Amino acid sequence: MDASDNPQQNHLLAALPATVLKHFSSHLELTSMHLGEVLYEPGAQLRHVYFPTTSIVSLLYVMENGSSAEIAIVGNEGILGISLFMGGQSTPSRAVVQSAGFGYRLRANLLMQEFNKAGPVMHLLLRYTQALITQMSQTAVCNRHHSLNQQLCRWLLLSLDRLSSNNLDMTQELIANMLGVRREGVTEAAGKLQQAGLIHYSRGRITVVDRPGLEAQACECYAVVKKEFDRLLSFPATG
Amino acid sequence: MDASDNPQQNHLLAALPATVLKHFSSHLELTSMHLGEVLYEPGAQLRHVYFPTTSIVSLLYVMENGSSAEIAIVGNEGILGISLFMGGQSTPSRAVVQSAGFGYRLRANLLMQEFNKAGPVMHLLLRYTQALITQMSQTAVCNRHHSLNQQLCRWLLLSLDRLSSNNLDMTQELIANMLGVRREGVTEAAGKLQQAGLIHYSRGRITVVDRPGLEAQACECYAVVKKEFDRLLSFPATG
DNA sequence: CCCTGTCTGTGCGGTAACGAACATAGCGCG
DNA sequence: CGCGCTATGTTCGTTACCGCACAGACAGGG
Repeated sequence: MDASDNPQQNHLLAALPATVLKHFSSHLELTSMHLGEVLYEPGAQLRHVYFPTTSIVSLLYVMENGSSAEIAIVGNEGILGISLFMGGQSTPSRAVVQSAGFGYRLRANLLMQEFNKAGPVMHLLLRYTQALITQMSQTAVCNRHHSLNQQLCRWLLLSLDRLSSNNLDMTQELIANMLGVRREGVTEAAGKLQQAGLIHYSRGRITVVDRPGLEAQACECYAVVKKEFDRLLSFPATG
Repeated sequence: MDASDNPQQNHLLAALPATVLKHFSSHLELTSMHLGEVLYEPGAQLRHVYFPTTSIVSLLYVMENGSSAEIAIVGNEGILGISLFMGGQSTPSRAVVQSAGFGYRLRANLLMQEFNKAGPVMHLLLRYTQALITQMSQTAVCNRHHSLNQQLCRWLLLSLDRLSSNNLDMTQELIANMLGVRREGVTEAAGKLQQAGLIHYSRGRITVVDRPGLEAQACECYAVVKKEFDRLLSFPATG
């Protein structure tokens, strides 16, 4: 786990001023994040924030009837627990590990100490939050107007950007839950993508073969989000 | 315009510390906001923020092909231009006046001066932003899972909460643009609501007759958003 | 090596919303 | 007072996705 024990794998941590990162470093706990693990429940007060490195976490809203929809994806470009510094302490959504891996955990009060200095750390976190807002907005637009095919492409690309490989370990069932659609729909859409030679998958592992091809089939939503992350965080969202 | 010339009609302004409000007061310009007026365009740098009092403004994303979808509604409970203090200066969405009325305009640098003090004003604005995030998230969920009927109810209620009457001046065409659906769909859904005795409408004016009835037909999304606004801002979103 | 569970594929009827075309109806202005 | 514009109503075929049911297929453990 040598290479993976490096906080700078998380782009937000890497973008912190060196002094702050040093100050944090002894408090950053490397944490293994397992598939399906819930980092926080709706309404729950936060004790820690998380900085994913090799994992992906979804912000998911689960409805009364049990069906769900993903609101945003957070990976090595971001942080989980923004409601901490936004002042609400909690959100109505749930944070679920969508792709197993590692991340760093930091006690809430330590982050808040830095945030409250109203310096570069605060501004970085707020810019990240704005990028996240864009992602959420675009999710809303995409849910309204785009086909399952397009959405699947967008989703694959967003997930891929948050890892450092072109493999995703996730079943179609899981993807369906994230997109808030039927599993069969994902099977069909993924089948088309595979036939078109863009991806390859088998039993829970998806490999992207032709990334430009995927981008061509995705709706504009992907590009909008990517561009905004790049603009606001000036490091590429891509691993 | 006597009664309408009172900044405290905007709940966010009203919640400011008295000293700050006093400091702002000579700089708050009462502004008439006309139907369809664009307060800011995607990507445009902000010179002012807006505090609606009797108007409603939609955050709208307009796609390449011209169709659109509303991301959030801002009325007398909020502020337009959060990307200013979030640090991005602009957003990919557009702010369009959805219901004509008044609001106050404040120069960006004046707001930033207060925000940068990292005191109660900043915390208030951030809590508002988190509430707005909830609204956006729930829009995404609603777009995914709920019927046009349910969405129309949610939307009417959200709009109503941001005015001080039970009348809305807007055509079905306009509502369709906001919801990102066909006008005919709105006609049909609104027809059902009228038949059920919940609303009454004619030529661009909608009157809500049975509000509890509307709430009963709305999806859970409305309640989630309302509750979160109340929780985070501790003043009711309702006019 | 088979058995079991998980993952993926497929077919079917049902439905909500779509796109387009067109019909009515109220309002305002000349 | 009627003409024209805007708002609303209605129809029809099409489509994307749903819910359900079930069939194959691959993997790992006993």
